[in-house]
This record gives sequence, structure tokens and C-alpha cells, in this order.
Amino acid sequence: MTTKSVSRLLLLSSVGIGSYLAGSYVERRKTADTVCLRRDDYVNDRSGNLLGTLQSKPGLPIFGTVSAASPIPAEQKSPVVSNVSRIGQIMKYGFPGLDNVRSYDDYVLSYDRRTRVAHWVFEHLTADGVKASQGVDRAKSDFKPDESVHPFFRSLNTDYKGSGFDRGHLAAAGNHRSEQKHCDQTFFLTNMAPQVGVGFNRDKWNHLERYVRKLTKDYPNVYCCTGPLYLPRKEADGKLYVRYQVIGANNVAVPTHFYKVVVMETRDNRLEMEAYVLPNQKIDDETPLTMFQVPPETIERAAGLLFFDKIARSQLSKINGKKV
DNA sequence: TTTGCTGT
Repeated sequence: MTTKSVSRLLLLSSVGIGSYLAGSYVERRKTADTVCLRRDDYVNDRSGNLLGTLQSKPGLPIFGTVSAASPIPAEQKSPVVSNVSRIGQIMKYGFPGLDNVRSYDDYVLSYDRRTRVAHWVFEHLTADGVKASQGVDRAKSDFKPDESVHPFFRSLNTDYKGSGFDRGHLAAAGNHRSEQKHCDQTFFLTNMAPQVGVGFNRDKWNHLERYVRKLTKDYPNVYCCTGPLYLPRKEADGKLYVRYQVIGANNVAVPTHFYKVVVMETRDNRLEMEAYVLPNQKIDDETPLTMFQVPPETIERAAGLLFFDKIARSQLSKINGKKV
């Protein structure tokens, strides 16, 4: 292990993420071998081998509407079609997982009912999209419970109140300023996670969000997936445990870490990827963001998700700034 | 700049 990667592990607050780095990862991505939109009909492993089939379920909000096989009645065509095409654009490179998927006007989310925190949120960013329109203001938006979640599994403002943690956006409000409605929809509590405020949400994590927004100046299309991690840590008996605080009457989980996996399309149609893991704690302002870069596979193993799995690894010209 | 809390 290099000195650099050792120092990175220390920055990750001496957790067990090293165990995910161990072992040789030899799988390589291939482009999905199907061209149909009904991606849920087939279950492939990472080498493209068919593992089995799944039935299309009407309860899946995305696939029920995205499917080419489901014609949309003419009278409701315009709003539905524009929403469906936007979702198709946001999710262009695949779904990281399919648990409780919800689509909003400008981002898509998968909700974890057990932790009351999302598994992942997906955004598609462009220079025009992140530019603030006249009159759009986050001060006009309110944090609100997401009524589409069953009350057993819904987080409330009272869960966060007095907890000492911020209601930290996963899909950042600053990424959705083209319409007030888009900004408002980022304030659903399904899009929040308990984050350390000073030194994290309001500082280094915010810096990462601003950095990702700034990427749209150099890249015409930026795809961003964000979510929590609950990483194992070695305790006094020498064994590894996953330990995290819960807050409020609904036991909302406080993630130990947060990740971002970003794919950028270059003007000449190449693809680059960057992946970050930051501990949910006060981080020294002087620490450069590059210190938090990790191999994307590390996050996939820790989160139980596959990011951008429609992209063949051979299509990526850079990972974390390095040519591959 | 953007982040979101606390107290009135």
C-alpha cells in the first residue's frame, strides 16, 4: 500500500473501508447487451451473463412509465412525456439499485425505509440547469416530510430538531435553481440525511458540491450520484462492527460517511469518472478534495450498488483524474 | 457562495 493511500485511509477516519480495498477486483464492465428500454426484464452480472429474469412490476414508478411498450394517452402527453424524457436523461447510464425509486422533476432517488435515509440520489447537471433563474430562491423553500413514504418509514422535521445534525441535502438545492419547483422538491426529507453542520455540510461537503457544479463549465453533461455509507470500524475487541447513531422518534440513521460518484461527458464524447468518500465529521478546511478520492469499486462494494453500469469501463478515459 | 441552525 502506498503512502498516499495510507493517508487517505486515515482521512476516512480509520474505518474499515480498507477491507473493501483488499482483494483483487478483476471484473470489468461491459456495455449492457440489450438495447431495449425494459432493462428490468433482464438481470446480468458484470460480465454481461444473463443470471435470470424479473417480472415487470407496476409498482415500480420509473419502469412503469419509461417503457416503450406502454403508450401514453394523448390527453396527458405533454407533462408526462417531458418528465419521462427528463428521467431518461438523468438515468442515462443506469440505475445503481431499484429499492423504492422515486422520481422528482429534476432528480431521481432511491429510499431506504430501514434507515429513513436515501440509498442514492441521481442528478444530471448542465451549465444552464445549475444557473439561477430570476426569482428562484432557496429561502422560499421549506423542509417537508415526503408523504409518498409510509408513516412508519417517513422522517420528520422533529427527528432532526435538537439533534445537533443538519438536514443535509443529498441532491443539492444549488443544483436546481432553474425553477422554484425544482428547488422546492430538493427540500423533501427523503432527500435529507443527518450531517455534521460546521466543518462538514457547511464546509468541505459544500465545497465538493460547488466543485461538481463547476464541472459544468468544462463538461457539457455531468451525472452525479450521491448517498450515505455505513462503514465498519474496528472496535476494542479487534472485531469489525457497523455502528451508527439514530436520531428522533423515527430513528433516522446518521451515516458514517457520504459518497459522490460523478461522470463527466467531454465535448469530444469521452467519459471521465470521479469518486469521493468523506467522513460525516468536522474536516480540516486545508484538506484538498483529491485526498478523498477513492476507486469507484470501493464505494460500490460498501454501498451494495453498481454505479453507471451501462458504461463499459473501457469507455472511461479517466478515473479520478488519471488516464485509464 | 452556499450551507442550514437557533431563538424570538
